[in-house]
Amino acid sequence: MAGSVNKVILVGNLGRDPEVRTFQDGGKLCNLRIATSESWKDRNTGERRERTEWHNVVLRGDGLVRVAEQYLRKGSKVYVEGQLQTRKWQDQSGQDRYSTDVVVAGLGGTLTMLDGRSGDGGGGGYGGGQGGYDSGPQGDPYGGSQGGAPAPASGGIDDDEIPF
Amino acid sequence: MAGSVNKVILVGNLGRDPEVRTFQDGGKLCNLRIATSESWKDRNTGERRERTEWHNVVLRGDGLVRVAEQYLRKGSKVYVEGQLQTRKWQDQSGQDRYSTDVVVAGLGGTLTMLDGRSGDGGGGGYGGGQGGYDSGPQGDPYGGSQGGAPAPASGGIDDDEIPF
Amino acid sequence: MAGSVNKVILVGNLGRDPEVRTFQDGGKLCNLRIATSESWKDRNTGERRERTEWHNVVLRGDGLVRVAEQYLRKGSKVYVEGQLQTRKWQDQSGQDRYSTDVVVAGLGGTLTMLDGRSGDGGGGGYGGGQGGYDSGPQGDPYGGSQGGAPAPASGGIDDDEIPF
Amino acid sequence: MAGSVNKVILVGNLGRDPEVRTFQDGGKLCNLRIATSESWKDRNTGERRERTEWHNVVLRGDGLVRVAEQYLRKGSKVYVEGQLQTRKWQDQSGQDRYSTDVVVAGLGGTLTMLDGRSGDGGGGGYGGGQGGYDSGPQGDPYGGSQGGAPAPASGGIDDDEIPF
DNA sequence: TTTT
DNA sequence: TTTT
Repeated sequence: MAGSVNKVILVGNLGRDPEVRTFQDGGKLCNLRIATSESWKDRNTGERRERTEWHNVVLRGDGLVRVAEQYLRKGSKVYVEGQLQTRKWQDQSGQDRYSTDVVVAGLGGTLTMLDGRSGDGGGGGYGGGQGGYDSGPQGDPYGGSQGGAPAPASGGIDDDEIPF
Repeated sequence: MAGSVNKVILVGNLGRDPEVRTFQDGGKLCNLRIATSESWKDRNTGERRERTEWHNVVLRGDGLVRVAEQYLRKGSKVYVEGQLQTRKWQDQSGQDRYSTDVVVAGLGGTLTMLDGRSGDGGGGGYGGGQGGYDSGPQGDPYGGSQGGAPAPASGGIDDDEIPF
Repeated sequence: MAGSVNKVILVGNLGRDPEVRTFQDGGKLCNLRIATSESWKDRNTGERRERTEWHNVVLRGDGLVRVAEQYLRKGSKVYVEGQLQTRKWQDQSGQDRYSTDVVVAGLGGTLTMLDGRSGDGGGGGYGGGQGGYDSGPQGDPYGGSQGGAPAPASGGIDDDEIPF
Repeated sequence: MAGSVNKVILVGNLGRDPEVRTFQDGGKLCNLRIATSESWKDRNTGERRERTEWHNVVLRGDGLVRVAEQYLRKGSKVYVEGQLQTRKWQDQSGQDRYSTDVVVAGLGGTLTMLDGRSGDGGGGGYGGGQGGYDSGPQGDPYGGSQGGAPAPASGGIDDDEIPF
């Protein structure tokens, strides 16, 4: 079906360090565990309550994975934009199981760091290592192909694009 | 945790009619099954491929449920804005299972119809039966309390707010 | 500055046909005029009121422009995702003026058709001519480079990617 | 027109302290000046370039304004969700002028602080004053009216909802 | 398992 | 005018 949109936007903190898996062909994938929380006052008791939601985030594409490996740690706060994908798998007893991930792919997905602390207690800080990584940069914001040499319409991820 | 965001935006079509459940206290909940699809050309074979993702969407709040009951049908195209929530439940064998829903709640969530056909093949068209329902209207878009009598800061869902 | 996000999401209808400009180098740009509306009940008078907002949308990138030229017309309903950009210009009297556009760029921006009618009153319908164009496809949704030949990390816009 | 969406999502920093205006009826409005930036490598020269975009953000609703007054300062990083609105006004010579704002309204709009430093060099820090304010909380995330006493479907902004 |  |  054309004419559809599948988009997730999260701002939250990593519950643990990023986990990277490498495939036989050298491709990489990175799993993030991201917490979002909300709090509200119970209308009956008047107590403040809080609920934390945990999200399985999958980064695909070598550039995104490299950024996560280098800059993200348990506790890091990030903005991610991706899409919902539900995977089917079999448990040990052979039963079908389903898991839903937020997939941030090389193109179209976005990962932006919102602090530089990396959750390690050292370094970082306000003027420090803040960084961001947008896997889908919109290129020269001043124009498309007009102006200057014709752009090779590259896209993809370029070492030089690491923005720190 | 303050400082977090958990947002899902979907545009897709209902795979079946909405399913409404009523609770003992009269509260209602509505389940929607929404499909989003994307297609791409396989880089190796050059063939066009397509993948459809199915989303469990839960509408909470009587106003949202009423709109869904009245206006949505299998095939309806909708815009929904909600948040990710993963539920834990036990299967027949007592094993823990998890399911992830897109929850569209009375406040903060949004449901907008993108066609007026309601999947029935009739009507619709540009000037026709388009409808929408925004559970979180921003009130008078021209102002807050300034101008006119002080707004009672209502919010919530009001019969008169059904926008068709 | 790393760590920032500038994103606009619109669902609305074209108030007139797309307007395409071609540059000396062959590059193209397309202007869309998109209306979004909201209605609410006046808290004082109880009357229903409506407000329409008009948005200047600029499509950059030959692929996006081509899709707009071929498929969009006055009345078409679209989903667009882009970013805010304010331009400075001089009026006839030499005074500085500013205009704010929603810029949908080749990478990162998205244009999806939500009807197939193209404003012409014909066709369309549920199983019919719906179309969409996502300038930032996430490639093979089943994987990155893992599986199959290494992906050339193309990106950009490809004639073959026109998804109709 | 029903069936439309007008949404802006920004993550950026305040270029100056919030500016609050109070109306005769006691209503309040707050202006924020928010910067978003992106950087990219020039395809011709290979140089890294950067572009900053400035956004006029208008907070409406006493709760949102109060939070901005108390917690935001020049330099604060925030997430805002609002809608585009273009205002018409007359300059000194009586000519029509237009300005486009991102309006964050009491319901439907969101303001979330992403740091606690408030740009003042004092206090805050990692474990400190982080805060957030969501003007459109989804209430009890575990349910609607089901469970417990019937919810008064309040909405609006409640002193007790200040989430710090 | 994060964060406040 | 912010931030990196």
